[in-house]
Order: sequence, then C-alpha cells, then structure tokens
Amino acid sequence: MRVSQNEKERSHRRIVEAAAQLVRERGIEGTGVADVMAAAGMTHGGFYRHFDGKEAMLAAALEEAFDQIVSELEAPAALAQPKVALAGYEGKYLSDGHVRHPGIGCPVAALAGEVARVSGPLRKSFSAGVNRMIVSLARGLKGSEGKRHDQATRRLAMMAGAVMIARASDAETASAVLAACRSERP
Amino acid sequence: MRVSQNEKERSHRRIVEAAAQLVRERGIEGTGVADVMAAAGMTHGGFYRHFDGKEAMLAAALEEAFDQIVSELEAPAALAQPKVALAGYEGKYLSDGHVRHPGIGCPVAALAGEVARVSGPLRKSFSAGVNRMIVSLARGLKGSEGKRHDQATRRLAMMAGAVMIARASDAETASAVLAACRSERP
DNA sequence: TGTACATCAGTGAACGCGCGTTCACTGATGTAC
DNA sequence: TGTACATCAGTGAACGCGCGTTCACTGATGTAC
Repeated sequence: MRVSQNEKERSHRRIVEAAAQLVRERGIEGTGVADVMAAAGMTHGGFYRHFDGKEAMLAAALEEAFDQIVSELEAPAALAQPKVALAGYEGKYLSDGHVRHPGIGCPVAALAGEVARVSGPLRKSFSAGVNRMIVSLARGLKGSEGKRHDQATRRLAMMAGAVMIARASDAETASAVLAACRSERP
Repeated sequence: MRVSQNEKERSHRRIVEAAAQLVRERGIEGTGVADVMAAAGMTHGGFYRHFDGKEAMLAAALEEAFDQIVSELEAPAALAQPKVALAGYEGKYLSDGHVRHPGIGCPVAALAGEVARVSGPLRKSFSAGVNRMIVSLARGLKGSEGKRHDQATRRLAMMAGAVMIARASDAETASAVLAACRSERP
C-alpha cells in the first residue's frame, strides 16, 4: 500500500539511522539489507524504493555516522571552548563505553578496516568524514594551522587505532591499551 | 591419493602461509577456504584433513602473520641496536608500500576491524600478537619499563590507526595521514 | 626383504544456508479533469 | 469540491550466487606379519 511522501521521507530517515548504527555494530558484511529494514520497521522488499542497492545505503549511513560523531565537536559550547571540548572528547573516545558501544561511536574505529577493501563511493564518504574529524579536532589544539592539523591527524590515528585494537583484544589487553593512550600525548 | 607425512607437513605450511597472506589482503570474510587451498596448490576438499574449519585455519594464519611481522624486531641485528631498529621499523610501517601491500604487512592494521567482531580463538591469537608487538617495540624506547611499554602501546595504536585510515581513504588523505604520523611523536 | 592390508591425504561433486536483488501484487496517495 | 485513474511505497515469495562443509572415492603410504 502506498504511503504519503512525508511518510516516505520519515521511512528514509529511519533506514539511514538504523543502517548507521547497525553497520558500526556489525560491519559492512555483517549488516544485511533485511536487518536494516526490520530495524526501521519494514520488510526488505521496499528497500529498493529508497536506494539503488546496499552500497548506496551504506554511503548514506556513513555520512550519517560522521555527522553524529562530529556534531559534538561542532556544538556551540564546543566551538566556544575548543580546548575543553577536545579534552572531553578524547576522554570519551578512549573510554570503555566507546569500545563496548560501536553502534553510536566513531565510524573510523568501527569501519576503517572494511572500507579499506571496498572501491566505491564508500571510500569518498569515508575520506570526507576523516577530514571533517581532523578539522574539528584541530580546533582544540595550539600552534600553527599546519601543526595543529598534523597533530589532530596523529591524535585521530592513535585514538582510532587504540579503540580498534581494544575491540579486537581480550579484556586485559583492551583496558591496558586504552589506559596507555589516555595517559599522555603519544 | 595419499601423500607422505612429510609432504602433508609441507602442505600444511603452504596452507598456513597462503592464508596468512590472503587474510591480510582480503580480510576474514573475503578469504575463502577454496581460495586458500588453491593458493597452496590444492583443491578445497582436502582442507579438512588439516583444520577443523575455517576459524582454526585463521587462528594459525594470524599467528604466522604475527611471527612474520615481529621477526624483524627480534632479529639479532635489531636486538643489538634496538633504537635504530625501531626507527627503521616505524619508517617502513608508515610507508606507502605498507599501505599498498597488506598481505605482507602488519596483521593489526589488516585485521583489527574484523577480529573485533568475532568471538573465538582468533581474539586470543590477536591479543597475544599485539602484546608481542608492544614488547618488541618497547625495546627501542627509553625510560622505565612501564613508560616504555605504554609508549610502545601508543606508537602501535597510532601507526596501525594511520595505516588503516590510509587504506580506507583516497590517495591525498592517505599520504597526508602517513606524513603527519611520520613527522613526529604524536 | 616381501607381501597383504588398512590408513588417509587429496579430489571433485553436491548440499545447505545466508543474503542481495527481483518481481507480481496491494491499496493508499496524488493528480487530472 | 468531487470523481476517476495513474502512481508508487511497501509486502512477501522467489531467484541466483557464493561459500563453508560433507561425502564417496582414489590410490599412494605405512604397517603388520
């Protein structure tokens, strides 16, 4: 049965948001089209009224995930006190909670490994997101434009690497890695 | 047709080595049992004379990959001059060549993302490998035992994160990330 | 040292399952008059 | 404003393909005598 245009837009949002969470939790291969549609409250058949295929949905989901993760650093309060915001952000990033809840966490830590093996628009979305994150992180650092950008890049690489390693390791190794990375500038 | 015990051992080595390379290139999901067996010069049917299943093979492959990657830092020359060895190692790790050839590169950068989503013996092998790498890297640093261990952990997280991000990004972003991480202690 | 027999490494076909995609269909929505 | 008709969002069954695993079979290897 047909639904209104308005309702279609809401369905579209639900699909993208469900995909953004599921893909971070289960990965690209682990996220089925039918799973996403079920999480959005529909059946899989209608999927192709919204996207050309799985990859197109993933690209939208990746953008959504980066939007979510960058928004904290772009909030008015964060822009007013970028140094404080960065410190808080890094603490959360390197937390046990982030390790245990990838679905609402950083898409770099959740998806870099799999994106490395695809060759479509996903890489473009991913690169764009990485660069957005670096720019946002750089606001909280000091030094020249270039230095801040480089240091933000290093911070992101270390934090994402740490969370990925923590998620792939046993509990002791995981907490040791997080603690080491929290303790200081690398 | 049956082959000799000696030949079986050689077949086993070929399977493990082929798997260690393929799994780093194509990932866990992307590496088929039949692919590995073909790369080892056999057909897929004989696979189960060597392993209980795909996961057991992957555990062996992961150990092999860590052996390969740690061996450079454990070579006599490296142990004699750990500081020099570390510098060389980091330069190679953060190189374009490493990004382009995951099959002979670091298993952390190649597989952390996927290992994070499995729950078997793979995590054990992975954690053990990570800890071996940290210990090896720590040899080239200065300071107390604990400080060196922590700093080695941070270095590994940053380097692995950088290579993962580089592999998932477009060419410009990739080289910028590598350059930023090479330039300095994070 | 030979011989007969059991073992088993490796082959290639087949099975079963999951998953992305397609398709005929339904009936509410939007539009033309 | 009302009516007839075309559109199309969403449904659920079915298709096709890839892949891990199983299985009957082959024939060289290893062993017991």
